Amino acid sequence: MAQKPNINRPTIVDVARLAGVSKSTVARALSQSSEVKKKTRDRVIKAADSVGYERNHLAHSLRSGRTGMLGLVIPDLANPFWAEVARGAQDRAMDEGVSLLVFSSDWNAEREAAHLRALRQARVDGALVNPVGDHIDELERFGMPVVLLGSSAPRFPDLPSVGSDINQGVRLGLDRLVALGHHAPALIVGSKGRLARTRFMRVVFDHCVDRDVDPQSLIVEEGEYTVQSGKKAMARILVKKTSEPMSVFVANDLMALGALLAVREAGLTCPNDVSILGFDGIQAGIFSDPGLSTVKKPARKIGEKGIRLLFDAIAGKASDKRIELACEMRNLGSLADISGTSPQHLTVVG
Amino acid sequence: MAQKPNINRPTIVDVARLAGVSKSTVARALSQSSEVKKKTRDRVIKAADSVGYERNHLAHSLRSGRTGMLGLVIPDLANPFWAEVARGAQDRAMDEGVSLLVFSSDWNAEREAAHLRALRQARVDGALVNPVGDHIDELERFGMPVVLLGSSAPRFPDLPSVGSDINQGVRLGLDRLVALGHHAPALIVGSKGRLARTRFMRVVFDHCVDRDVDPQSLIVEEGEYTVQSGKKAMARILVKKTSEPMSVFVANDLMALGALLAVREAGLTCPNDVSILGFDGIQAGIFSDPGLSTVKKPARKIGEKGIRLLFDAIAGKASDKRIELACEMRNLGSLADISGTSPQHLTVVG
DNA sequence: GCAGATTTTGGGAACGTTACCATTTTCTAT
DNA sequence: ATAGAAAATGGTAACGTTCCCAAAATCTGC
Repeated sequence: MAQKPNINRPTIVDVARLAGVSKSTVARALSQSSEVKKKTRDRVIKAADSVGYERNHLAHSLRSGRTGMLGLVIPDLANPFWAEVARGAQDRAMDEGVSLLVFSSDWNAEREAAHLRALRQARVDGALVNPVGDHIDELERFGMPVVLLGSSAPRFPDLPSVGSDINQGVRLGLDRLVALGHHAPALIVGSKGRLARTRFMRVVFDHCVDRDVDPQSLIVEEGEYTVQSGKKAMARILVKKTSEPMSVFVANDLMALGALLAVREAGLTCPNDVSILGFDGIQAGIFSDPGLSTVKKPARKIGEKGIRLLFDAIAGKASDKRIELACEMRNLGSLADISGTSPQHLTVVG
Repeated sequence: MAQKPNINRPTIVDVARLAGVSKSTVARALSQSSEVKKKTRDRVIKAADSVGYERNHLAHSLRSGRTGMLGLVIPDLANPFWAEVARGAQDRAMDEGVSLLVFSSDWNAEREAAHLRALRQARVDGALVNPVGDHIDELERFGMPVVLLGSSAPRFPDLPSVGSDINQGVRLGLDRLVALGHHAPALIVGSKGRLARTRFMRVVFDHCVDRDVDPQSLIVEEGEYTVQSGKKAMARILVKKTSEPMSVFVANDLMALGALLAVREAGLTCPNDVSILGFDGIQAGIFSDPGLSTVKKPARKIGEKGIRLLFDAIAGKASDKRIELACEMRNLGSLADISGTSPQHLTVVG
């Protein structure tokens, strides 16, 4: 194919010719903050408008070293929680006049690496990443400003990050469970190798110990953060545990909703037979039957704050900030109050 | 600030020096399909690896006229339906090795225009757009390959498009309603000025006429495609219409779920008092109480096919294709069967 | 009206790549 | 061996912008 770069789009030289000035002057006139005579600037702008000039962002970026593009790498755009985070990032990016390259990694380390490579080659100004695995070096020598998304910050001590306050969120959830009489909930967590899993479990265990509950006594099942896997995990729990009423604390809302389906399919009802507590705060939980009680993470704010931090990192200031935003409890119908009944399910250490 | 383009990232010249060849040769060796001696190619690749060379995509794009980036402009990334479409587009884009710039327009024509401008300046190879308003010219003189997303194709006869088959989908829904004895459902549609609204209404009306139902007799309320607005719209309907049982056909699932909430708040139950039929097929509808019966659009496929069409358009072939993908009925619990009761609610024309 | 300071402008060179053309090297057949 | 073709390589000019430095124009105060 013959050469066909830019099908006749007017360039700065065309504008210069029309306005009767040099291209340098046009460049200056068009980039607001330079010293150009008012009169010439007007002339240039008029000329630019008349030919429909639009700055070639590629050339601009190549020369200036700034692309005005940021990368966003999240596990799954179709997951409402991450979609919400992405939306927050988008909004903030739009305010700043930058564009977002968005990728889904599907919790797959290889894909994540490929996306990061693509971002580096596109020479984005920085990236917002929820890291999948613990290929730490990959990220640390990423070679451009990064801000981490989510709770994986501890693994990357040198990088700024923004996520929800897992510690506070989990406590919020456990306190609620305890208040309703559930002292040793079963857990459905992410699968091994996922950073968020470890964090969630450790915090739950710590808080159990605080309340003299033996973490070892808790039933723990794994899922892939999807509805289907949550459903299966719940089914496995129902096989193991026969004593009712019981409760389950699920590490994300999609799995929690899946668990709800499993309970329903087993001929049981929530919350009478099984109480379910989610973690995320996605909208779908509001409509479920019963409504999903959950610990709501400030998803959109995470995205917004992430972009803000990223801008700081790009500007070179305060590059090691770590932000944890508070979660809120959303109480709907999926938790039963069994505080009145005999505490036969209470597992006490010592 | 001093000049700081590319903080010492190795370029093609560095590789050339190291490999002892000219930069032209490096360029050729690295772009697979050219005539280079096997031996030199290996040497070049080794040199490139050893310095950690990564092609500068900006320079490449500037020179070649291809950016390997596509634009995606949808109304709202936080809306599960559109997130799903975006995910489909992402997957397909990844297969082709291109990146996606993703924007949300919030059904705001000005924002949409701003996003389109950004895409043009970024010199993306093409764009996938769900157009908000009918500022037709804006899109037609967009100046680069575009594929439309959604049902607005009729307004832009010259552009290729991919969406769901509204005609078939609406018929699917209405047939189901009729089968259950609902002959004249109320409607909750998008607000004026939104392209999808007109399309949806016209098709509903046409099918009503086919069945000798007077379209004028239908209650029609407006919403903004959000849960809240759907809830309010349903509340307005409940004030107007007192005869039970009744049914409502809602133009998107989020509003339908909102309607569900309104019914619940009014002290009524779905489907006993009010039957609700949605349109979209988002996951949240599966968990609601009752499950939302809805006409499911093939969201992910729309995104995938959209990218495929866009590639065709970029390659210059078959630029006027219009694709409408079939919808499916998802039957859950939100529709009551009243076909046995007396047809007092049936409005017959003539 | 003029020297000197100050704006304002123009002319390149660069950013890192690819495309073209000329040149060199290698291969093939005599 | 050698002419001629074919393959491989090098040199240089783009792509469209910004940045630097020098040149020109304008503005000061006397």
